[in-house]
Amino acid sequence: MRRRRKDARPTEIVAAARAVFLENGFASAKVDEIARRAGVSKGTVYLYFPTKEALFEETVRADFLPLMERLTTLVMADEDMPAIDQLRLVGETMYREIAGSDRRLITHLVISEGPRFPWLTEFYHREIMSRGLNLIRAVLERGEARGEFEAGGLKNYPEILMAPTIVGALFAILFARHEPFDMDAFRAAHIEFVMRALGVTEKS
Amino acid sequence: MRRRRKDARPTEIVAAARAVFLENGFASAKVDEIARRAGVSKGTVYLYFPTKEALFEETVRADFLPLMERLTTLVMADEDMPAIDQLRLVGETMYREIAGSDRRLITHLVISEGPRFPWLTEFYHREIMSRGLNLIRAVLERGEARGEFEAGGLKNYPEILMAPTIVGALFAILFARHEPFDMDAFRAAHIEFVMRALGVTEKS
Amino acid sequence: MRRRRKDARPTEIVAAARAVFLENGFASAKVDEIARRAGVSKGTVYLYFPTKEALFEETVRADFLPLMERLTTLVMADEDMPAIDQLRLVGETMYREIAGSDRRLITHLVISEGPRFPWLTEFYHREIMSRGLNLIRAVLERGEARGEFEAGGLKNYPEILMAPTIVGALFAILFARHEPFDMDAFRAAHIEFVMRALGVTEKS
Amino acid sequence: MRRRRKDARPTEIVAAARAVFLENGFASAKVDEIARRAGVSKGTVYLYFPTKEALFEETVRADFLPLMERLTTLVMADEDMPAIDQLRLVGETMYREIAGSDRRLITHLVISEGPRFPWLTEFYHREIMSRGLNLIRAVLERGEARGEFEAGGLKNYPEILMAPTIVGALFAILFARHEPFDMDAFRAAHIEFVMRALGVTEKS
DNA sequence: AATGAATGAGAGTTCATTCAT
DNA sequence: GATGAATGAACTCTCATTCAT
Repeated sequence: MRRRRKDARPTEIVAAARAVFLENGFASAKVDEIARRAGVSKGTVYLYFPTKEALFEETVRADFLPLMERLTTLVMADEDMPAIDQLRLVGETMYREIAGSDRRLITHLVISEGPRFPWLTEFYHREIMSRGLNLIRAVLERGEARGEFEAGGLKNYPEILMAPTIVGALFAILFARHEPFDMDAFRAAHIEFVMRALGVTEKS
Repeated sequence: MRRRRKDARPTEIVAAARAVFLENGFASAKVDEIARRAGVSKGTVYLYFPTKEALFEETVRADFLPLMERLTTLVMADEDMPAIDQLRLVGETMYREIAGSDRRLITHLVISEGPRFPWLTEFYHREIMSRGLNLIRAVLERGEARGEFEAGGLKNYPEILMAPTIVGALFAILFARHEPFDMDAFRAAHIEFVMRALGVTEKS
Repeated sequence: MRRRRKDARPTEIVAAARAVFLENGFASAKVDEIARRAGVSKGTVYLYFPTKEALFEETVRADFLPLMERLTTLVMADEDMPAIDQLRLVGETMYREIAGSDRRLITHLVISEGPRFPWLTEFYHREIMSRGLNLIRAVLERGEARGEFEAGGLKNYPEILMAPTIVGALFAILFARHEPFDMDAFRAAHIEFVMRALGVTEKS
Repeated sequence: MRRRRKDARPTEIVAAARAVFLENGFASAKVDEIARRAGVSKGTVYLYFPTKEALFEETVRADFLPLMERLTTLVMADEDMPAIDQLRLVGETMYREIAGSDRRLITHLVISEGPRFPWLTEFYHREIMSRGLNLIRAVLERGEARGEFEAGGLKNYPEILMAPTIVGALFAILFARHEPFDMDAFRAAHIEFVMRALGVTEKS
């Protein structure tokens, strides 16, 4: 049973760290509090992670990677689906998995701490952002190849399609206190807007 | 001239604080360095501002307000201009004044520190965001009224139009280290995209 | 064989501790590393020794005693040898066994840690130093009795004869990094010097 | 008066640090206690010295340099003095200034901490030891040139002459607790011994 | 007997804030 | 008004020691 704990410890600590980092950012997060929430002593945290920053790195890594797997798998599952539906699926998935869940705090964390942690932006850029953008780009090219729509300059800047999702996530974090933010309505308006730009008539 | 110095002190301190806060964020900014850059002693900073946070508040306030004035004035100057040109003007102004200048760091600062400083988001939301969104909304309504285009759901969420500008600003900060980011090309792609969505044929 | 291991444990731990203490001194020696080098777990160390200090004490004790036995036996073996040759033998033995081997680190350890551990100096003084000094004193008295030389004040302070050996050991530890130290030449100069002081003509 | 304090602070802190380092060695010395003894807060120590090690370095430096100046000046003052008297003067000065005063603790400190601080041995070797040895060597050569005595191999290893002084300093620190140590008698025996080795008849 | 995960007191260092000058 | 020396609470990280397994 001691052994069982040992295996679980890193995961428990990372889970506690995740919560604390998301709430406070790196600098304001206290190792003491992470330990407390993980139900261990401060020393134990350092038994598994050499520094606060290493713990931060693990936390980020543990959170991101599964996310991207899920996203890619989901979208690429059905090869016969029209590109426009894939695009809608990407959008809906991003809203559900990121902007609409507490995982939007990770996006916020990366944006906040990025300038102070080059490895963080490097990692996020390589593992998440590039892959997400490539996914959208692939869908756009497939749509053009199938004659579904004209993507034009968007193929070079898929960021433009993704941008409202990110901004939605940020606004929900920042301004929900001061004005209710209806993520579903926002998502609908975003998708309608994209459809119009691609010259696709909305069905229902 | 002694008097001149004295009157200028708070402004000089705020200017120094601005630079330091933008470079480091709130927590990592050292009062020592602000004082040094302002050419005064640390004690003098506390003579004019009771706490580091109060200084931060003043800094933010001093930076935001002029920005919005300029933006509104500029766009509303020519009442006869077609709405679509006004919209383009808003976009270009935002890219030039925010995303394309070091003022994008302010956006980053607000996003980063917002969760820890409710007054910051409250202020930003009230003074900047609402007014910016209202400005866009007004232009959209004017365009519809003049029969230039159909704005549809965008009128409820002008954020969607603005989002790529914000994301462009953030990407330039976060990822420029790892991959070159061409803000001009990005802006062009963004505007082209909006024009297509509004059913407006691009001229040149 | 299980039993063999068990009996050997304390000895193995002490051997590992010796190396670690000599390399790092008491304060900087980590119990973790001692355990690792002994090939046991940290808990096991505490099974045999109640504290780090107790382990240190055992380590010192185990190292010193055999040393003195050897020295005394060697010198006293030949009762017919001229005192001057015995003296030379003592000197050569001390250089070979202490200053010239890694055992000089023990001398360094005792000097370094002595002030913080009264038992250490007490033990060293009683078991090693007194006996070593008495040995030299006995040889000096024998030499005078046999009319070989005049020892004079040296009989009260045999430390003076021994001092260069100790200093040689220390210099080799401290300054070898910055300037090569030729222990053999140093020993020769030392012995020559002693011979001259005792009025003995060097043979070869 | 505030200003007066400021100028004196580093000196006061170094003086407190000296005492604490000499009593405890580097590792066991607490910055807290140094601050307390200097009558300041812990933060103040760090106002003047960036790290504990830097403070240690300053402490050592402040203690050594004046010492060597004094020694050299003293011995070289009288150019007409016989070399043998200069030698006696060097010896007496070293006993009075080092072995016989609390400054012997510095010697102990250098020996103890040297292995862990290469800069310390490097500094001590360059600034103190080499100069001290060169001083003795110069005196020996002068004595030979004037036909006062034959120095022989000693010229290569003046350490041998100096060794008993160092050992006397160490013994006084280590063993005085267990057996009274008469430094004056020890010095006399040492000097007598050297004189005999150099073939000089002691006067009284 | 042996393990090694866990502890927590205590170390060095930082920095917003105060206040005598 | 202005200074900048001084403070001390708070933080990260270390390691001898304990104890459930």
